[in-house]
Amino acid sequence: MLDEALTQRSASSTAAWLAAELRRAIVRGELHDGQALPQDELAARFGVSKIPGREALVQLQAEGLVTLIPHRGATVAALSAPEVAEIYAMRIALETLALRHAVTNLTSADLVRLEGLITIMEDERDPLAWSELNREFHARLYAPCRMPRLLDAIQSLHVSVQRCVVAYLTQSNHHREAQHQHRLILRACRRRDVALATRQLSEHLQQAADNIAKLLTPLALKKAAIREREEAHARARANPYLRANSGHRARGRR
Amino acid sequence: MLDEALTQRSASSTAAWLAAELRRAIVRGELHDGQALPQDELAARFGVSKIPGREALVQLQAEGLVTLIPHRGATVAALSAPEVAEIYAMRIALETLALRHAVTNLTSADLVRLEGLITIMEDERDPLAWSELNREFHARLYAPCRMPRLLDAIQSLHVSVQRCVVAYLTQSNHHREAQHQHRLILRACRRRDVALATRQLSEHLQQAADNIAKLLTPLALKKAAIREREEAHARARANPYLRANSGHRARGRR
DNA sequence: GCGATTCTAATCGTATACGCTCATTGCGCG
DNA sequence: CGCGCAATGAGCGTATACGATTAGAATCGC
Repeated sequence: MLDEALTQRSASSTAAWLAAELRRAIVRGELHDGQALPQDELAARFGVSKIPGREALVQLQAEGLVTLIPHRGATVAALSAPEVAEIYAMRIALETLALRHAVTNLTSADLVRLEGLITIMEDERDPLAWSELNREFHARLYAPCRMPRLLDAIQSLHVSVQRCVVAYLTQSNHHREAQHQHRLILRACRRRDVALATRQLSEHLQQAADNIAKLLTPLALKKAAIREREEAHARARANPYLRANSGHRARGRR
Repeated sequence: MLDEALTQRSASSTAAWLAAELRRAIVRGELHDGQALPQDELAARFGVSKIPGREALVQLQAEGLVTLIPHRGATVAALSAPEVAEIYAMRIALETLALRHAVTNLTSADLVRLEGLITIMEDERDPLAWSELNREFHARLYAPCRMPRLLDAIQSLHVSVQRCVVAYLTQSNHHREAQHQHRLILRACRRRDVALATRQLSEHLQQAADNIAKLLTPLALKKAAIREREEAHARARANPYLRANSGHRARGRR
């Protein structure tokens, strides 16, 4: 429970560290969509002042993970079905571009490493961990394109939808199919067949997008219902987004 | 000279307003590449405190306009030739995507408006103003795709390279060619020929990229030389990026 | 004379404190 | 009884002040 506080504050600035922590929490689903993120809570939670918290939020807003409305606070950005489709469309456009430039530069060492990643992923059962490995696989696949801004943009998009991927993997195990598609992409890369590799990457991503979209529509409705119910109790609770902070405050009244 | 201070602080937050001002200044070329942006100077210049300045810088960093190194301050992001090429590659990928989705939704009113923009651009001689109109043309062309994140990303990329476009237009008048290409794209859109429209858009952007690249390599060398010379005088001047703030500080020592 | 080291100054990063905006609750009016 | 408006309160945004870190310069030792 204190792991956030104990985490190596390796990032040079507190703001960057906070941003990383919040990013992780959002991706892990610990903060659900639409969740309010009061600055005071953040400050108190992480034992710092508001300023670095504000900067972290600005940074995350740029990544599209939080919505920041002036004078009305920050909320975890909610992803609608069309938005997910949009992000995947952008991912296809950018990742095929990256792959196109990367295929030429992929060394045999890179290929071995990627193969190794697939093997590791084979045994990974935890959706969150698998999704992290998946992100790493894609990142390493594109890295040789030598386009830092492009890689950053791809990374950002990936993080934006990672929550959905995790939620999706949690119930329906897409692992099998994804593993197979990863192998196909890798094989095409090994043969330096750019056209084939990019086509298979497109199909891979498009399929993921379709599956998540199918999941998202009913899920959104369900979440809305939960939200409805929770908001009724919201006022009674002290810390909105923290799990069991020993809610021994504001209990009385009765 | 006080126009920044007089500008309607329409943006709800001071940080957003500052970011907009700085963005404009960078695009206009008033702040050259690699220029240091000390927080205190910013605060004094705009008559505010450091905090909104910091947030503005964080925001601009996210847009790729400034580089922000912890404990070492902010500098205007320098664009190398490969970076420009990279950004244009991303633009082609994303803008063709946007156009593909927009062509279907383009109304006749949109087409009329776009035609009007081209006409206005015909008579515009000022490179900066033309570049703004150019940005608007592209933005309006893609707007009907109904993908807000994609449009934001495109806008951000466009702003990133706008400085180069302005610098390019200033000496070599690319207007003619661009105007022609815009008309071709628009004609294809009118015929709902998605393939043709996207292809011509690609060529349009690729050509711009090539031209800027040709310009940039010698320009970079020249700028480096200027930088070299300026840095020799840098210590004597009080305000690095402000013109004539009566530098009467730290003169002595002799 | 040259290099490593310590000292200093400048600047960044963060904490505390205050003014202001916006949402909500209670009241009065139609 | 429902709707619009004013007062209250919580939370955001910004200014001031201080501690921390880094780059540069003078000094000391070799």
